[in-house]
Amino acid sequence: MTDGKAPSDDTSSRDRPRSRRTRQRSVIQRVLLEANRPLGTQEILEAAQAKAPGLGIATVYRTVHRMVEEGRLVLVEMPGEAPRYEASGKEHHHHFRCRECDDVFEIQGCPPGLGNLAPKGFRIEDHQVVLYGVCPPCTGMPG
Amino acid sequence: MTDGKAPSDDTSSRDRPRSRRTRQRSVIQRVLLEANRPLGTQEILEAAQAKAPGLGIATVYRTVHRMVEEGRLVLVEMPGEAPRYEASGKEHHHHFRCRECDDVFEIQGCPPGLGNLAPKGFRIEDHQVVLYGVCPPCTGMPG
DNA sequence: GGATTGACGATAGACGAATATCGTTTATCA
DNA sequence: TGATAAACGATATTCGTCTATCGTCAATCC
Repeated sequence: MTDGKAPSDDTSSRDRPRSRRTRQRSVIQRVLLEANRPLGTQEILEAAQAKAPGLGIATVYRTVHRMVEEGRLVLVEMPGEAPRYEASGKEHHHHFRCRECDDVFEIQGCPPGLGNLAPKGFRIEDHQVVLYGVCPPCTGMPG
Repeated sequence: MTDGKAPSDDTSSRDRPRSRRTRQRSVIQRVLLEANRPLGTQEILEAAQAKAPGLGIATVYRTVHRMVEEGRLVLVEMPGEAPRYEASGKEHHHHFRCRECDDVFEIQGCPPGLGNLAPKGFRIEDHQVVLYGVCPPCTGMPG
């Protein structure tokens, strides 16, 4: 009876197997939800391994995908770089990428007038703003 | 300025071998310089093959890299996608990506106040705005 | 025209990111 | 506590992009 379709009323009502609470998974979740910036898979791996030695990259991918499906994480893509992930549920915001340390930070606010940029005939549905520069730590300034 | 046949060094004074004018190269250059939008390597290949059957992907990469080095082409990166290339020398602008046909278009203008978005301590040096939506042809409207 | 050699096309290989596989571990619950 | 199977770590495989190689072709110059 492996293909049992028992009416499990879990969070996301898919007929996926019951979820277990493991040390690796909770560590990865904490790393992501406590970071105030988007993290890449390698960053997640390293941060998680500090709390759970031996944790593997496959588990990072598994957990991240699961969290995205569950709606707890959103994909953040920067031009020319591998995907990052950040906690969902935040207000509309954009990102700043430091050219020194390559970290990406959240930037609150949104420039006005974006909807008027495109010429007639273009239907604008979404937008993304990326700022590049140097973050406070890398300029030697206090945060 | 035409490509000088100066004895020793040309515009880019590198000690690279003399450049030859081939059919493939001129076709690729025309494709890129006449397109009013950034093109990816596959797009370039297909457009160039229409004018020069048999043209290979290696030649596309070779020519694109050369043009970037020469400063005639600039790299355009969209989040989560392979690089595109567009003619250099244009005014500051941003890009619009159509979700129907996946084409990328240039958008003139730039939203004001971008420099004020980041909190204190962040040094902003550059920015990139990407608009997403549907382009005129894909909405059925005239271009 | 003939020699030189830059450029070509085809394709194998490199590369980084992501996925699939598989034997082992362990969370869960009767 | 023991049975079950979800989740794990290690790693092979896949995937898309890009580069290197190599024999052939042809732009350029004399």
